[in-house]
Amino acid sequence: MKSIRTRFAPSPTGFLHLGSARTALFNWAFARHHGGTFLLRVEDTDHDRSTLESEAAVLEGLRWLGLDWDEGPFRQSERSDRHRAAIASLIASGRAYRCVCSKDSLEERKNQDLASGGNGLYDGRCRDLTLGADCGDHTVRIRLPQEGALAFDDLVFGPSGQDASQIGDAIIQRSDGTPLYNLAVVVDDIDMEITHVIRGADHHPNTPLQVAIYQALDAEPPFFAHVPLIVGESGKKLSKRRDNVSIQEFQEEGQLHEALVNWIVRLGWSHGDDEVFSLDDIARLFDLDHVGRSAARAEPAKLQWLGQHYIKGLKNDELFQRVKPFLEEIAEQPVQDSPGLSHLLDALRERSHTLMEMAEQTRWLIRDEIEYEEKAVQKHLRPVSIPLLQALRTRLESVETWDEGQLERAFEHVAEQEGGIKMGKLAQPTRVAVTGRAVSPGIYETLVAIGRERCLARLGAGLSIAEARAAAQTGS
RNA sequence: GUCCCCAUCGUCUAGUUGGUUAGGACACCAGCCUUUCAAGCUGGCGACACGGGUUCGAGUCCCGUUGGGGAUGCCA
Repeated sequence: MKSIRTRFAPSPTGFLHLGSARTALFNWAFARHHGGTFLLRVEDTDHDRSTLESEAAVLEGLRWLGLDWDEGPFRQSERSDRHRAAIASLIASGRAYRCVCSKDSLEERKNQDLASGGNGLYDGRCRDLTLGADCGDHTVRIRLPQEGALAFDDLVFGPSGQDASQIGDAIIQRSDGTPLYNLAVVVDDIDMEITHVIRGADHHPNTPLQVAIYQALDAEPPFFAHVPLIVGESGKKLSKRRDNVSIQEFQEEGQLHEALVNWIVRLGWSHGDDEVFSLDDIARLFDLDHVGRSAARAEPAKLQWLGQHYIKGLKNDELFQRVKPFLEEIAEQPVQDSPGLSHLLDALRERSHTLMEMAEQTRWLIRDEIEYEEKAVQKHLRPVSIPLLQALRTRLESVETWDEGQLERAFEHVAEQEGGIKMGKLAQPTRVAVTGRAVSPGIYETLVAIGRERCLARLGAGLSIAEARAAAQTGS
C-alpha cells in the first residue's frame, strides 16, 4: 500500500479557527498514526480575502498546538501554472467549456427557474456553444455527465454521492482567468499525491463535483473522510461573529495548548471511555473508525476542566515559565521566580483553569500595593476582629521561623487565648488584611508566600481599616 | 425550493456479527472534609426524538414522520 499522505488546507482569511484546528489535528494524527506524511497547503486562490498576516497567524496557531508538518507550506496561488494547464487540457478535450453568461443574467435565470419550481442549477446555455478563446469575457465551466452517480465511499459517512443530474456545470475558472477552489484543490491533491482528504463535513455535498473533476482529469480520487461539524451554542456551524473560535484568542486568555488539543480531539472522535489524550496518545490511538457522524457542540466547560487537569500536571519551573507573561500583565513589571511565588503557584493549581486565572490570583503577592475589596472588608474587618488581629500581630512578631508549622501553632495559641474561638474567626479577618480578599489559598500558605514583614505591615493596615470603621459606627 | 447528511443523559460520548440493570467524562445537586475558595472523596439527578416494520428479541437492521444541520457562490 502507498504511504499515506494527508494535508491541511486552510484559507488564510483570518485566525486559525477552532474547526480548522480540529481538521488539522485529525489530518496530523492520521498521518502520524500511519507513519505517513502531513503537509500544509495554503488555499489562497481568493485574492481579495487572503492575506499574509492571516497565513502567519494560521501557521503560528498550528505551531502553538504542536502540529508539525512535513512538507510545505505550499501556496495555491503559486501553482496557478498547473491549474491553468489543467483547465486548458480540459477545454481541449471538451471536458470543460467557455461560458459567456454574465453574473446578472445567471442570477436572473436562476431565480426564474427557482420560481417556476426548478432546482436553480446552471441551465447549460453555453454548454454546446464551443466558444473559442476569442469569445471575450468568459468563465470556464466543467462539463459534467448528464446522468449517472458521482459516488465515493466516505471513510466516515460511508457510501456517498449524488446523481450527476443534481449538480450543475460548475465554474472552474473566473472571468479574470484565475482558477477556482474546486479545480485547484483537485489538481493540487493529485500533484501532491494526497491519499486521504480529511476535511469538514461542510465539504461533503461538494465532493461529487470534485469526483467529477477527478474523472475529467483521468485521475483516481483519494479517500475522503468528512468530519462532522463543530457547532456553537446556536447549534449552527461555528461563526466568527457568534462564537469564540479563534485559537489565538484561546491562547491569549491563558488556555493551555494541551487542554485545547484534548478538548477538540474529543469533539467527534472517541477511544472507548478515555478522556485524557496527549498529542502522543492521539498519534498512537487515532483512527477514522471512531470518528462519529453527528455534529458536536463546543462547550467550554470541559475545556475548563481539562485546563485545570493539565495545570496540575505541569512541573514547577515550566508552570512558572508558562504563567510568567500573564503575571507580568498583572504586575505591570517583570516578575522573577521566587520560593514564595513558586509555592503560591503550586497552591493555585487546584484553583485555576487557565494561566490567566492563576495569574489573577497572585495579585496580592506580586504587587506591593493591595486593594481591599469592599465586600470582604465589610464582612470580616469588623470591630469584633480588632482584638483578635491585635493579639495575632503580637504573637506573629515573635514567631521564630516564618513557616507553616510555626504559623499554625501561633494561630492555635491565639484562638485558644481568645476564648477558644473558631479558626475562621481569626483566619478570615487575617486573610482580608493581608490579601484584600476573602478568598485565597490556605491562610498559612498565604502568609508564608507574602513574607513576615509585608504580613505584619498589612495586618497593621487591616487593623487601621477595622478601627476606622468601628469609629465611624460609634460616631453615628 | 432542490440535493445531501445527522439523531443515546444539559454537553461530549461508549455501544462496532441484534440479547447491556444502556457505561464513562464534564456540568449540575447533596453529603463528607474544612480557616475562605478550591481540590479531593462519596452519593444523586439524568438519554436511546416519534411511529411502524423485520425478529423469539431492536439503542443497534428497514421504512416513514418530526426535528436539526450542511450544500446549493465568478468563497474556501
